Amino acid sequence: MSAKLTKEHIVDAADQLFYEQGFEHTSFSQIANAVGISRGNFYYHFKSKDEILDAVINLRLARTGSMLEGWEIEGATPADRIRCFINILVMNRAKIKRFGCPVGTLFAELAKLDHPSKGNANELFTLFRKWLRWQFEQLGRRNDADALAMHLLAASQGVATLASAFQDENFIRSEVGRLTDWLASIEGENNAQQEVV
Amino acid sequence: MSAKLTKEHIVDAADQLFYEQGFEHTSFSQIANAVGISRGNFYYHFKSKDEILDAVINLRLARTGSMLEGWEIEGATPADRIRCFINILVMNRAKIKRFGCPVGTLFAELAKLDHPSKGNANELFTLFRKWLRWQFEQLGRRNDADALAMHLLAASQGVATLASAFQDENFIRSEVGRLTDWLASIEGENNAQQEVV
DNA sequence: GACGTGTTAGGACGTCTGTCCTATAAATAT
DNA sequence: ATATTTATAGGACAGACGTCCTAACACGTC
Repeated sequence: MSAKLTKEHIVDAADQLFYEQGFEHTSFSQIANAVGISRGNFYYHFKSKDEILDAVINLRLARTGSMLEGWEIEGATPADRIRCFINILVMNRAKIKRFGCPVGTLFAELAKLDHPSKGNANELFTLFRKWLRWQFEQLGRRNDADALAMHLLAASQGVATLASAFQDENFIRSEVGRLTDWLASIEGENNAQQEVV
Repeated sequence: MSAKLTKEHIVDAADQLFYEQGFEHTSFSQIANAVGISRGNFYYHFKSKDEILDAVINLRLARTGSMLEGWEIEGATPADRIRCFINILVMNRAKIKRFGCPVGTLFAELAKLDHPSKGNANELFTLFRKWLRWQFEQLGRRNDADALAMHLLAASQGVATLASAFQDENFIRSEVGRLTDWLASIEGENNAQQEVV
């Protein structure tokens, strides 16, 4: 098999296992097993486990990036685009219930390990933060766009954590409802303000 | 030294290390080092690492319980007591920034490990949830007390996660401000309603 | 002072981990 | 067809882990 394909398979399998079991708890043998290669073959593709982690984070960054780009096309208004973000909680509710948010849980683990790639993992949060900030700015909230972005990010993190803790998908639905209302109220405020001006 | 004291020291040290480094990443040697006993002595007090984990969870449950009882005395009104809960985010902001929320991060780790004690760890969440529900009921929100409790729990989890991710204590302060306003609005609504009735 | 119980230190054991080497197999180029 | 690069398998290696055994120490009681 071509080296590139094998490498992609390894990163794909590691991505999934890191999400489901955590980084540290996932062993080379498990990844090798999932891919269907021998443990010894790893060193040809990655020099260390940390290199795999970096590759996984880069993969997630790339995928997140194109997802955000997709929303940019999909959503007609900034509010629509932000709703895309809110709705991933519902879309991924089954996995979130089982394994939590992939961004939040990975960062939390690396933070406890004080792992060198902690900063890279944080870029995932930053990606969302900047994108959301941009949407809120376009919505006309230039002064507090970043605060709103952070607030929404925090809300989604909290929802994911508790949905996982209490194994409760309905909680995701009701909190997504709350967030949607919250967004609508911001949208309304802003339109009203624009009418005045 | 008496067995009881040593046992308490072990659980205390493990409690701290589990919080700072995570359960799996903390080794017997590290705990032994922190307590100042030999690694071999462990087996006399605990038969396994999982037994230490259970002891740590029970310790946290007991401490949380008495903290909640304290708030019951400290806070004159239900809203005051809920404010006590909200304010722990500010009180513990330095540690939260570094290690996240002790309840949320422990649960997240055990969930990924699919550890038998996952349920016990969840009891910590349940303790807060029931207490908050009771406060909201006393505040007059009998119909949606549990939903409000869950919402507040989720909010605090989200704040802790992002404060840790972005190393931002100010974010804790501003979100605590939001939550306090939110609580005040609930309080106001309810008083208004009572006046009508 | 001897005894027996409670407590501790030190180390052995098997297992698993990530890392790394080497010989072989497959694929490509000449 | 042969030579060269690319990719893989299998296993060796040292270190760390949780577990568990055993000998020795501390201490209150007879």
